[in-house]
Parts: sequence; C-alpha cells; structure tokens
Amino acid sequence: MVIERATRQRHAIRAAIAAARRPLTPQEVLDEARGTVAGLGLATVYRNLKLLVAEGAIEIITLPGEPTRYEPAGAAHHHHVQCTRCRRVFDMPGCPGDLRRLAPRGFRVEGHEVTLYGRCSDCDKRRTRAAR
Amino acid sequence: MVIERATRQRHAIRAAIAAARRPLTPQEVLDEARGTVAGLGLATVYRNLKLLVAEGAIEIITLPGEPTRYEPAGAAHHHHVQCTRCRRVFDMPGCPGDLRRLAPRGFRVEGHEVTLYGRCSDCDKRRTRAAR
DNA sequence: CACCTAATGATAATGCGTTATCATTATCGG
DNA sequence: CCGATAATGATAACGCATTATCATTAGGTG
Repeated sequence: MVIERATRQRHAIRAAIAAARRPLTPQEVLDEARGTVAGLGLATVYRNLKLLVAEGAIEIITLPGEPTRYEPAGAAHHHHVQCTRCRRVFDMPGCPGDLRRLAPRGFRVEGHEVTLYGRCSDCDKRRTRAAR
Repeated sequence: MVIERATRQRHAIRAAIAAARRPLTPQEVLDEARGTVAGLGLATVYRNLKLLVAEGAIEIITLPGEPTRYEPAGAAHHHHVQCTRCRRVFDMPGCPGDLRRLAPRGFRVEGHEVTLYGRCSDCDKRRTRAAR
C-alpha cells in the first residue's frame, strides 16, 4: 500500500525550499517551483508544505504582519532579518543571547524571537521606495 | 464646526487603553470598555482605535500570528513578552541593544523587534495547559 | 431648547491566507 | 501493461480581522 507517492510537483516544491537561501512564502514557493513544473497549482503547494512540516523536513517562520514562510529544518538556532522594501526575509546567523534577564518578574521564559528590519544589500543600492 | 465630539464611548476606549498595563487587542478593548459603556459596539472600537493612532495617542503592536494590539504612545523604547498559555502580551522594560552587529553583510539595519515567550506569573502558578 | 450632523451599533461586506471539494491525472505495485 | 487510488489543479468555501453601510442616537452650538 502506497502512503506517499513521488510526484514531480512534490520534488519541485522540496527542491525550491532547499535551494532558497531564505524562508519562502507559499506564493514564493509556487513561483520558484513553477520553473520546474509549469502547471503547478497553489493548492498543491499548500498540501505539500503541510506534509513537509508534519514529517519535520521544514519549519514554519512567522513574522509580525507577514504570511507564513517555510525553511529547511535542522539549521542551528538563528533569527531573521526582513527588508522593508522588497519584503524578503533572510536568515541571520547569530543571536543576542541571554535575553532571560529582560523578562518581567515572575515570567518564565521559554523562548524568544529577534528580528531586524532594514534594507537588504540589493535594495540599499537602489535607494528607491518600497514597491509593495 | 465640530470636528471631533467627546462621546462616552470614545472616553471609555481611551481610558481602557490608558489603564491597561499591557497592549490590548480590539476585542480586549471592547471587553474592558463595556464595563463603562454597556452597549458598546466593536465597530466603534475599531473606528476610535484608528482615530487614536492617527492623532498619535496610541501605537500599534504586532506580534507574529497575533491580531493587532494597541498601547499608549510615548513610552520609552521597549519590547514585549507573550504568555504561551493565556496569550496576553506584556511590556518588557529593557532591550538587548547592539543588534546591528548580527545583521548579514550589506544589510542596513533600521530597526528591530525582540519578543520573549513563556508563562506569565499568573499562568505559571496554575501549571495548566494552553487553553486555545 | 432645537437643529445639524458626527458618532454609534448592528450587520453586511471585504481582503487575504488557507483549506475543502471534486473531477481528472498519473504513480506504482502486481 | 493494468488497475486501484494517491495526487493534482481549478475553484469554491472558510476563518478571521477589519472596514463599509445605513438607519438611529446624541453631542454641542446658536
């Protein structure tokens, strides 16, 4: 009995996320994977993203006011930066660490998020206003 | 010509935000302000929140995957903590500072967000699982 | 006090991301 | 190569936060 089939679509979606050097939105995954599978549908992207999350292959990245993004699982602890012009999100290697001390009295810290905002190198060169 | 009238609703909404020691969602503002104005409607809350933002009296707080919250403007630079059980958001006095060094090469940092997650003192006492 | 009209409250409508539906296609075990 | 059925693609539907609509209410000025 087959549980999961190896389709062209599934492979293209996996490949798109693996190849990207940054977390992708479902729409970005679609755009990228369509380079391989022309007629790919958005529903298929969502279905496979959910599948990949369930099997622990990718992780969910949520930034304030932004649609969900996905990136390969297993990377070392890190955070993200977002360009205020092109809206793209990139990985940020480090972590300020030792944030526990900032918490209010009585608050038991379990985790943290750090996000930087600004201009990515591409957009910084161009000095134009946010497209949006 | 009257531009803005002083209604009971408007006052109750301002008061609710001013009295809270944490950022409130529109729904939380509604719940709180209804203690003063019984029949208050959600649309009125949204209308007045927009008004208060426009005149700079309150600021918008957006956390990942969360509805917009509002808090009085003018407070010193700070961040927030969110309880993973009751979902409430509280102010966090300090700031790790010096995050610029973490940015990828070529990324021009303009701002940052830091959020801690865990159990607030109320929920930590009760040790129960997240409601929602 | 009376009138003008801003503001309200109830509710429909909107926007957007995500999920469900269903007829069609294509994988893969036999 | 065949057939059972998982997967796909197009699209309708959904959930949720927010905004628009509109008849009604109530500030506040003359």
